[in-house]
Amino acid sequence: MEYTVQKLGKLAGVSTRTLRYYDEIGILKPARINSSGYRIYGQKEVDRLQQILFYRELGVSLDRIREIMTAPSFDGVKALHEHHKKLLEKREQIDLLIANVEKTIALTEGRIKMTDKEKFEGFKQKLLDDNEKKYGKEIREKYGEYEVEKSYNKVKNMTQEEYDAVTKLSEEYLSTLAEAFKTGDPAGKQAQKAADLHRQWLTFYWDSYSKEAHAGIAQMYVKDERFKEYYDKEQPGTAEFLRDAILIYTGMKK
Amino acid sequence: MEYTVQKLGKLAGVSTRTLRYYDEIGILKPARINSSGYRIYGQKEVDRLQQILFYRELGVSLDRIREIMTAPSFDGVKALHEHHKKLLEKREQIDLLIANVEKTIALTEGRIKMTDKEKFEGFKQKLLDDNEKKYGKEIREKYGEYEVEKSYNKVKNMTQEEYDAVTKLSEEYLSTLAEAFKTGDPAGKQAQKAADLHRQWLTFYWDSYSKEAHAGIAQMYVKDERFKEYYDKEQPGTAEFLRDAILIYTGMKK
DNA sequence: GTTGACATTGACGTTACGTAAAGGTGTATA
DNA sequence: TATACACCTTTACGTAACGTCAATGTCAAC
Repeated sequence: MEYTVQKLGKLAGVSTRTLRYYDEIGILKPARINSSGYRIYGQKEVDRLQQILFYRELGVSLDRIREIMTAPSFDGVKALHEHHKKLLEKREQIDLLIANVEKTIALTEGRIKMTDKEKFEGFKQKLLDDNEKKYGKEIREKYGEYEVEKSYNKVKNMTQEEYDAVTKLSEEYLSTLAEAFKTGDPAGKQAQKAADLHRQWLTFYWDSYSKEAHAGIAQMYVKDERFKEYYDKEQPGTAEFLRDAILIYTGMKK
Repeated sequence: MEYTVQKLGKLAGVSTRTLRYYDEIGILKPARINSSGYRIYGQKEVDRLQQILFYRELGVSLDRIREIMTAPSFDGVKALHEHHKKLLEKREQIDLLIANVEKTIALTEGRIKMTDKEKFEGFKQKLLDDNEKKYGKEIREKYGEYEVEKSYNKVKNMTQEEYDAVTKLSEEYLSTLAEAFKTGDPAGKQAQKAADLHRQWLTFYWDSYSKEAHAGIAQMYVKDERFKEYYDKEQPGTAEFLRDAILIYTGMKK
């Protein structure tokens, strides 16, 4: 497929001026110029523009983008993996800002207190790069706490004791599962303990327990995207592992 | 607490130049100037800077920020709620970009195909503001498609027919549920049809069906955050509605 | 009394385009 | 065949939100 400035602009969501500017500074040159002097872009240029836009979205200057992309060592696929990582970081930052604004709202309603420092959490993007680890963990802990608090407010129809019990059980279950996963053996002691804890957790919601339904849930964890994603978030493969453990636990598999 | 330019700058993660500029354009004036001509900021200014940074993060120009914040009708709390909404939208955009980069990586590995249009999904932020609804739905549909596709690749252990059937069933179930929700009556015909479709969907994973387990799942949809979030995304209250419908369907509730 | 980290006000530079202005190209229609 | 209209071109000046000197004053400490 060949594109003129406007067509490519519409496709990518940028102005024709931007494309001309990118040509001018040598960051994205058209594949060829036709007899009337029109810029014509091809497949390679489309892909290159996509790369540029990924960088731009992540706040990289056009100068840096040129440096990066024209370097002989430039590896497009590697760059994509970096984009992926950076985007995940950015999402974390947004999550932080969301938590911040939620907290600030709670502050105006007099429900909580906030230090001045907390009021700017999530804004300092650059710091994230520097002392990433320490700062990262610190905030994740805070955010985690806050999530728990939020969840608590929503499950008012559970009694406090019920809530505490199911929360504790859930935590124990998840940590046991995480450890079991490392052993790699779904028939092992740890994995079977996780399966049992899962059963206990389930029976909090079920009046009657059946092996078939339990095994069905296990299948669902793998086959349904939203479950699988949840379990695989920390350690990919966990959903399958859990399924196997439960299938063994329920006697559906040797 | 009182702050000088540098102290406030460090607190908020902005440069002193930025603070002086904000003073210059009248968007954030210090509480007072001390005898040596130093800018001194107080509590009110801290909060105002936080508001400004929220707007800035969302791409609002400083001119617009001034217009908004100096308007007599300006409501700080309302603004916070808007920030919240916008941040959620931004997160969706980031999610789109993440999906995009994942797809692009898959493309380079030859696992999938991608149209040129798909390559730029998630970049067009501005359009989101203009024709928000139409465009928003369009991409959500696509994103949905992609999720399905992804899921498809992962559920290889299902036969094609099984997969098609369960997908169709799932779609029918969700759309029936959405329509039923609008009627507001969990005992109504539509809602009961949704509950029945849900049962059919479940039995795809379960070998044996029990009313108790079905009712238990329904309870779980409300009590567990990650389920509730999923169902309430489009229309808040859907999780509760579904629970009630299923409880009636299973005869657990009148 | 000098050092060093603060603060101040100009003032010019930079990035990534937006926005005309003045004109050529391609094609459908009156 | 003319003309309307939506494209394209280059040239050039404008702008937003600061960064970056430069020249200078302030304050606490040694």
